[in-house]
Amino acid sequence: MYTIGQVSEWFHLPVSTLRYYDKEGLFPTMERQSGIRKFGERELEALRVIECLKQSGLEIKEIRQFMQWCVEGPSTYEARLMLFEARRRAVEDEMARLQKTLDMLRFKCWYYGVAVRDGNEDRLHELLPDRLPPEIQKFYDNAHAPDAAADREKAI
Amino acid sequence: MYTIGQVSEWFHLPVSTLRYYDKEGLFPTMERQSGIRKFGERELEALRVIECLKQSGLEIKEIRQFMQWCVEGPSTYEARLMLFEARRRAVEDEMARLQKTLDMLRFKCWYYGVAVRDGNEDRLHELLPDRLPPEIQKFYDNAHAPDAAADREKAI
DNA sequence: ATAACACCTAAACCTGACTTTATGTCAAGA
DNA sequence: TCTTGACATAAAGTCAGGTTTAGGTGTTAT
Repeated sequence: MYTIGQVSEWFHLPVSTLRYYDKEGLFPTMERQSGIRKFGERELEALRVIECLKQSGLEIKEIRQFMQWCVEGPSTYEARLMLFEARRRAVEDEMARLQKTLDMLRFKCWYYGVAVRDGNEDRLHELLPDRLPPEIQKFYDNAHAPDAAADREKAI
Repeated sequence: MYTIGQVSEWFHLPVSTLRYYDKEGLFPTMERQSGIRKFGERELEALRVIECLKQSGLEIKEIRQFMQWCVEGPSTYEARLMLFEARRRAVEDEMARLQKTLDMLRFKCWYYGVAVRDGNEDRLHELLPDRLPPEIQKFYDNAHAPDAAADREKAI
């Protein structure tokens, strides 16, 4: 059993944040000894899951819902599974979007690399948008392609 | 030259957001015809870059700085290059973090898949933390590994 | 000519996720 | 004893990134 200060150090989270999470109901079964929070293994794993769910784009109140399901027992396994599957899809989508972002950034790095060497953008403007070096063209194309969300919208 | 309404539709951005971006100085050279904004190719490319820089984690005021550099001309090529290179590194780091998140989510999906089938977590608790199926073990290990930031911190 | 739109501004408002402040309790060391 | 440090609470404050509201202009369709 650990104090809030120890947990704060291990997880690199301010004490105030841990108290805030507690107030928001993210540790529904945490114990206290004469008013003082006692973090156990359950709470440490909760923190790992909180980090993961936050990174996956979930809001605090939705994480509270998940923690509540954990308290309610086996009847909520299916809801929890569906939550994690939805999050997995969300993160996969997000990574695809980031890949597109990365292609734009790589294109811009190449572009300004040339601009710095040339001292102007004249040659670059002659190359755009479809006389680019092949290894750069694909960054440009991917970065300027309409995104998947727009495609889905049209498909409906 | 396009109106704010057209651009709003093409980019799936509320008109209010486009006006907000303008107020924040993200279109420093946008023209007006009797008070009405005229979006040209320059502004459309700006919007693509804004989307990219936002996704890469930049704040609005830093994007304004970039747009200002674009107005200032060739003397800022190097600054712009350095900005894009820093963003590329940031997005690469973010993708690594998301990969870890994804491994946690895959582990949890597997975990609750088993829990749903078994109706309990008994068998799962016997398998944890190191008697997991090999293809799952690697998700668990990666998801529970200390992150790169913590590693760097220790290395200093 | 009047209603419906699309545009405009300034300023107030909203949300989520913290953080800070003010105040207090309690145990250990000088 | 007294002060230092870690813990506690409630309530107010902060910040980014918009969104909404209130009030106005200008052009087009009926």
